[in-house]
Amino acid sequence: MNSPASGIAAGRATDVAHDRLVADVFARACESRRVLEHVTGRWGSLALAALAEGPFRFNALRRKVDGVSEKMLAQTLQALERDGFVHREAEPTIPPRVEYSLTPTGREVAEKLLELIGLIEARLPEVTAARARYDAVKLSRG
Amino acid sequence: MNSPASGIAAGRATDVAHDRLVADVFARACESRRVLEHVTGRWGSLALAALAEGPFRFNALRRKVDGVSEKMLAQTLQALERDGFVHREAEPTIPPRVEYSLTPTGREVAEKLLELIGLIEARLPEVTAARARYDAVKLSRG
DNA sequence: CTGTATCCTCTCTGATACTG
DNA sequence: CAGTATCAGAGAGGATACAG
Repeated sequence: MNSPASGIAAGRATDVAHDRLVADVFARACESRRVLEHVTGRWGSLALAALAEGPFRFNALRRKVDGVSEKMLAQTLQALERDGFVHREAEPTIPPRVEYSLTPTGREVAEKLLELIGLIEARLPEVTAARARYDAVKLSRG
Repeated sequence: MNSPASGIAAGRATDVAHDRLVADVFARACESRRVLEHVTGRWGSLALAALAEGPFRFNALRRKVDGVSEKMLAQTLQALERDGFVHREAEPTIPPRVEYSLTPTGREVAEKLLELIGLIEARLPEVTAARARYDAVKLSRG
């Protein structure tokens, strides 16, 4: 990726911030895109939204996020932890007790996410109506 | 999807008063979840964010959203149009000229999305640092 | 130019079983 | 309880060709 305005490229971009390199999700190679995908992914968004309500243990989170499998939840949480959005606190007891919570950055992101989710839930009637209209037209035209 | 107190919109979900169903993304069967997936999907989020800058024609949008294939862009736009977030204006000329723009509801959603994207781009240095830390620990432990 | 149709690949996903 | 490992299917996604 050599495009001019978006140079926070993969791998070696750890601390190159003092010139005018701007993160740009529209650029295929920009890491912000991958981060966005973690945050907005099928389970990532729900996990962050759930954790916004407070810390959760693994299985509690699994019950909260209806439909997620063990595997996907673990995988999702690992990605979010690696990105620094989620903090994982494991007490070395038997049986193990692991608590997940949001980091400060994670909280910021989760709040934006919550606003988005709230908006979508609020606009659900409009969406349903729009779908009905769309499908009706489609049907009448073939 | 009638679980008791969940739902981001709970507490101010007065707009569905004629029945007491509250939209709840955490519920597997709630349609809001599918809408959220369209909006936050890999290409849906980028398409909406791009259209927030103004109307686009198909190929212009395709160039803006770096990396999207014709197929996926068409598919994504159809889903967003059906949900009532995107308006499609086709002039019946030859060659065809089709312009995509946001509906009022779409604009609301896109704005939230833009805030989220802006935040993520701004926090990218923190994320990169967090990743480096995470990977270092992982490596030192096996 | 703006799509649709087809084929093919590869990742994501979920069940299941197993470990500490 | 909190995961990891493995496997098979479903569906996302891309390349290409073609239509209006």
